[in-house]
This record gives sequence, C-alpha cells and structure tokens, in this order.
Amino acid sequence: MEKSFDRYDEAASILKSIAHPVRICIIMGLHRGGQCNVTDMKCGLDLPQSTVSTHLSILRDLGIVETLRKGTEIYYQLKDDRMVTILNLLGVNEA
Amino acid sequence: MEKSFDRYDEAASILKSIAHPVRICIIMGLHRGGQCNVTDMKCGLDLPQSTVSTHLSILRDLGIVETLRKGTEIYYQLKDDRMVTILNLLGVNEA
DNA sequence: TTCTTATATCGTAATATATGGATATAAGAT
DNA sequence: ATCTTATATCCATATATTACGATATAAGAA
Repeated sequence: MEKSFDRYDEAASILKSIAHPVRICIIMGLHRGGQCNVTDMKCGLDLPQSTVSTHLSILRDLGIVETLRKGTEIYYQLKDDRMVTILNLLGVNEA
Repeated sequence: MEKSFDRYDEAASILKSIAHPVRICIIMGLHRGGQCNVTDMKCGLDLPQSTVSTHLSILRDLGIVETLRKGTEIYYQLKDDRMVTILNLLGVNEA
C-alpha cells in the first residue's frame, strides 16, 4: 500500500544529501569559488581523498553538482543554486 | 582540532530533521491545517502512535514545531515557517 | 482512587550512513 | 608500455537513524 507521504521521498532525498557539514562546506565553497577539483577540496577540508570523493558522488547523484574533466583532473561546480538559497535561509552565509 | 566545516553543524542538524518523508508530511499538514494533535496525525499518516510521537519530538527539539496542551491532548503547530519556504523551493506544494 | 484516553519514553532490532584504507580506473607524460 | 597523478569504487567497520511494541507518565472523568 502506498503511503500518503511517499510523494515527499524526492524532497527528502535532496535534503538528506545536503544535511551534512562537509557537504554544506563543499556547496558553499563551490558557490564562492566557481569550481574546484577533488585534490584541492581534500586539502581545504583536511579529509582523505576517498571521503571527499564519496561526498561528491552523493551530491552529483542528486544533481546538486556537476563535473567537468580537464585532463586528468575533474572539476566540480554547482548545478542547483537552490541549495545555496536554502542554506542562506538557515543562516549560512557566503563569507 | 576544529575542522573548517564544524560551523555548518547547526544548519546540517536542521536539514536532517526535515529530511524525512513523514516529517515533511507533518510540516506541510500543520502548515495547511494550523494545528493537530498526535492521535489525528497518527490516523492521517497510518503509523503507530510511538512512531509519530518520535518524529514530532525530533521536530520539536530543533524548534520547528511547538506544542500546546488542551486538556489531555497536545496540539502541535508550526513554529519555524522557513521550513515551508525550503520545501516549496524543492517543489513541495500546499495541495 | 481507579479508569480511560492521550502522549512520551524505553528497549531493541533493522536499516542506513559515514569513514577511510586499499584497490581500480582513467588520462597524460616519458 | 610504463610511470605518475587524479579520481572513483570497494570493503569493512563504526556510528546514526528508523520503526514500533511495551511501558511509563499525565490529565481528566467517574
């Protein structure tokens, strides 16, 4: 039986994908800087490469970021600006 | 050592609290109807009372809803309207 | 006080998410 | 082809969340 709240699954998935401090940090960083590759993010965040890559793939699966290959490097950039609007609403600012 | 992304903990907590289909359903229901007690919600959602109560306490802990006792019943109402704005942004509508 | 109704909390099992080392893949350089 | 650098994926473990029956608490009625 389909539950009355199943229609909110998609919104819930998007919210879950941004409901993590590291991923919020990534989103705000991309919003500020335009684009960034994994190695630079890993340094800025001070986290292992696999951890950063995992967070990025979560954001990419939900259409929040997109990738752009430049030689051996892969640059990430924001695709869905609504996430910044949401974060601003919650007091997260650009600085 | 404090990480650069610790400053996003609070926003992440709020987002996590609304990142669930049942809780989104509760929020939109309260936005539409103004207020509601646990028993009525439990019927509307078709979930056990303890499950509904747990979801409500998560929303209350984060300041998203507030309670109002009327005799033996406890009515919940929306306290933080920003959550509806966020959900609207994600395509969740009032209907 | 006892009974009933309403809600919260506890306890536990199931499921999901997070982390990070190890390994795989992919591109370019030599 | 081999080497190097960059990124993704795999795997195991740790941690967190979810669900819900059972039990506790709280208020009013009888």
